[in-house]
Amino acid sequence: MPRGTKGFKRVTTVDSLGAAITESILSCSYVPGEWFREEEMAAEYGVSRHTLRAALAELVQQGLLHKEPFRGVFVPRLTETDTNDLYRARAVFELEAARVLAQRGTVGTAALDALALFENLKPESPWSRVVEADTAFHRALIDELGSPRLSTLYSNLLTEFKLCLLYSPIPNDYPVSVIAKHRALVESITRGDPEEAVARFRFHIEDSKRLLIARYATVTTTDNAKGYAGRSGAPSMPAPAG
Amino acid sequence: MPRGTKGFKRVTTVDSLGAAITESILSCSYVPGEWFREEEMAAEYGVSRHTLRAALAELVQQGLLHKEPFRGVFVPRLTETDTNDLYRARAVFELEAARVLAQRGTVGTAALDALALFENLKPESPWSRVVEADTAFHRALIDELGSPRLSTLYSNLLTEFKLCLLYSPIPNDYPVSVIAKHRALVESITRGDPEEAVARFRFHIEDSKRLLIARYATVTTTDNAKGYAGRSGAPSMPAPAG
DNA sequence: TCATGGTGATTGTTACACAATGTATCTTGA
DNA sequence: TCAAGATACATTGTGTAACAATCACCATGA
Repeated sequence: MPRGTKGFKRVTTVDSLGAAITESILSCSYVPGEWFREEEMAAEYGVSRHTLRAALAELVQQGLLHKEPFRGVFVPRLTETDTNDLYRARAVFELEAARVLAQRGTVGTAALDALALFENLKPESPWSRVVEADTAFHRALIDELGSPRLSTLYSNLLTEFKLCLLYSPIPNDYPVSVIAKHRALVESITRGDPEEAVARFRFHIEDSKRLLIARYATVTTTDNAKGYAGRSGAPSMPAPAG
Repeated sequence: MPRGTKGFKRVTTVDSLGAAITESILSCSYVPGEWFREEEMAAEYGVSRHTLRAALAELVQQGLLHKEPFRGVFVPRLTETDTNDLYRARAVFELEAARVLAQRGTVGTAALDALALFENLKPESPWSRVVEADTAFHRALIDELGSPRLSTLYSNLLTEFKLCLLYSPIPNDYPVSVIAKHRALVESITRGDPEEAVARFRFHIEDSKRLLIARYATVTTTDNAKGYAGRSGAPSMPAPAG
């Protein structure tokens, strides 16, 4: 095994464990508000508590999980405030991308590839796949800016945002309508007018936000049968808001 | 001790340790490229290796430290590429702040307070204090946007950026000239013209970047006597770039 | 000179134990 | 009946010790 191999990252247990848990969460294996018992979970994944805690700590910092000292780690219960803030923060990145890419007059190949994947998605694909395809397009736009730090920061936002989408009621026209909107965004960029592209992106973001929040309003409150109540009774779990 | 006290965060050893190490780093107690030996450092701070590793992992995620699997944790050696990227990413946040705050026509009290603190800084204040005062002003501008996530993300950028400033040659006119520039930024916002404010901010950012990089060019390479070489010899430590 | 393998040091991971804290239950008193 | 305090239990936070995995260095030999 060559020692100075460039770009080769040795995988540690913590890293692959973190990836596995992330995968689990983004596959809707858990319910908002659900509580992660360390011992139980460590046994499930066949690792020690220290390793599990290290992996969870990473996900907590990414915003994918919520932690309260001496109480535990929970799947976030994202509120309307969180959704608004996520859109608010995302807008800053996306509008920048719209501006810069419109000046270039192209969205880049990665975004087009992502859009193509989105379009080729089977109708029977699970909801998590749809969400993944949707966000991949937006991620590609930001990556096109060429800034590692902007990409990382945006990626964190997007991870958290996926939770919003994953746990929201699924609209039956979702793939079709969103694909059309994404195509329109691409078009607004290739047209080459930054001002107009920014305006269109701004509208798209506001529109998406409105639709998502409206969908949340259709259900009373997200059910969480497997929530913290499983601990022993049904303690009053204040909804952690970020 | 009341049990349901709102907003009260119980401090854990990991948290306070992380804060202490951050403080140490931002006080220039270490040298770029310096290597943190776990056992030694754990003994210094009087904690176990696990606790130290948890604290370091947090700082690594914030970009304040650099980690390589099975090799250890290092104080980052920020390159010109990193400096450019940090300014690139910061610009996205700062220009957004300029735009929004100019529409409001005010920078907010926190920014004014930060500026006042900067102006009252004693000439004999350590360099780290100057950097702190400088960045506090910018942080206040972003906080004024009222988005928790934007504040958090920008805060991470700023933490990393402080390293750039801390380890750069100190210009003798620093406090005076930068205070003047900050005042000009405030003025451009209170004037109430978003377009102009953005333009001025953009110029300020480009100007700062140019000056900082030029300063770096004056020294050959940052000396790091206490670097990784202390391990046993002087192994070829590839400069970790982010 | 260069590849090869050995050696010591350091990080990654585990197991176990205990302290600190949160939650629920029970007790007490008005 | 109900509020307030004491108690018990479960869980998280931290420490200690040990071992495995890996890295950097060094010696050997062709």
